[in-house]
Amino acid sequence: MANTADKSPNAVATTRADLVFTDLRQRIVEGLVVMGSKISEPELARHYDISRSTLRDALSRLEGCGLLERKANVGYRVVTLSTEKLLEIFRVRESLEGMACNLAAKNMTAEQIAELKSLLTQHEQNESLQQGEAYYQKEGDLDFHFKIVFGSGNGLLIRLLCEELYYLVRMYRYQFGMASPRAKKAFREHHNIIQAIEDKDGELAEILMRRHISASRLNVEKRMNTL
Amino acid sequence: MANTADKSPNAVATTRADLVFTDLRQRIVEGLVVMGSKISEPELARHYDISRSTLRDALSRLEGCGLLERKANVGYRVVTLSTEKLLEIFRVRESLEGMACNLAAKNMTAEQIAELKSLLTQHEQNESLQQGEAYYQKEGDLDFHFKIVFGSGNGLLIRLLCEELYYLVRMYRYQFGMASPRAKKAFREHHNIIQAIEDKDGELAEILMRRHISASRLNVEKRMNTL
DNA sequence: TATTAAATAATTGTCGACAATTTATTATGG
DNA sequence: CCATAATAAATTGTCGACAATTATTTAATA
Repeated sequence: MANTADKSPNAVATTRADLVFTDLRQRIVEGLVVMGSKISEPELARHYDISRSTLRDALSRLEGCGLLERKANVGYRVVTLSTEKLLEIFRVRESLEGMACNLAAKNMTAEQIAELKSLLTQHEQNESLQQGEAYYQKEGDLDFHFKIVFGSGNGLLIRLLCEELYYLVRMYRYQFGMASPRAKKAFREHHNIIQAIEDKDGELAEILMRRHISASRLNVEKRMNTL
Repeated sequence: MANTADKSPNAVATTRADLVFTDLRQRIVEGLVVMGSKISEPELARHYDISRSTLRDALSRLEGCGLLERKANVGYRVVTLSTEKLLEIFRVRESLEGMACNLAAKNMTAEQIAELKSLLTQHEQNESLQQGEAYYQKEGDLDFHFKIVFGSGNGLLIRLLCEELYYLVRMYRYQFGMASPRAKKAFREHHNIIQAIEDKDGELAEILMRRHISASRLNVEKRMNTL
């Protein structure tokens, strides 16, 4: 229950590079490895007490996740987040999760839907006091989206969203602090999405999800313009 | 004009691993490295006359593109394409390229649109004789989609589609032979999409692109059911 | 002093070797 | 003969060292 996102089969890391990959990913997401900073391979290798080869294995995988960037003969840097990039992510999520929702309406089992419902009400109660911020910070929101993407049954969608984009999203929330005034609204929107899925109305579910994400994007755009 | 897809800045490969990465990618796409086959690191390293470390660097990047799969302590395999996976790709393209089209309608310059138009009429004339198949095989179709995605101006979209998915799409076309009866229709659909983009009607452009891709998917689904 | 050039230091790219694990082969027993 | 266990071979994971490139510092010149 701790971390919402382990790759299904790969939950247990078997190799040293796996360990470092997972640990470093978390540290980047949380900002312990400062964003935009250069990765010193010798230093990091010492820190983990592994060889550079092993470290590089982990680093190249992090690059695949979009958390690191690499330039030949220069090295790796932690990705630099910007408002522009955040907006790009929103657009991609809008289209991808919209599709996921559409497919979820067709493919989710009754059990899965029930799980989703219980997850939402559980979140609603546990955190109705600690307004808003906690919901986003503690990643309850992403749990919800995660389950829907999974429910789509589309392996490629799952890979793109759950194994790549969502880590970037977490990174933003940790470091930019997504304290949004949308918490209450978000709950209601989640409810409506579930309803559409339950009704097997894929088209509506897609529209609702797109609006749901689009609203977050507009929120950021608005805040950006006032700065 | 040879290859439609080099990463903009990285056109020239500077390092040995880059070279191997690019070459191996092409060989996998074309099926010269048989799909589903296991990668023998010692053998491939000998083939390219490089060390395993350098090869592994290339392999891990190929994994990031979704062309290779890796299992700890077992090694890399070329991805195995299936009709199911192809349908998954279509769904993702439908949503992603739909969004790209929407954004392209907002962001493409007059010049870019003119280029797109000339590309299409050029393709139309050059290959109107060599019916259908050539258009898909020679990747004229992907060129068109490529330019639109680029026109969206969304870096993430560009990365996901042009640097990952499109290589898988090419792989399918090379190895499954996408001889479709849709060539004529496809041209008309492309024209309509351009028109919508020119009219700055993002919403319509998105719908048209989604239908365009969806039609290809339905085509595959139909053929699958008759087998 | 500011700018450029040379020399030095540090980092990445590449290599070959060994250890750990998996796969293939052979041996053993029912 | 088949199934299982032990052994051998091959493959991947990991390591440390050297070469090539980049970054930094020092020296030289205007």
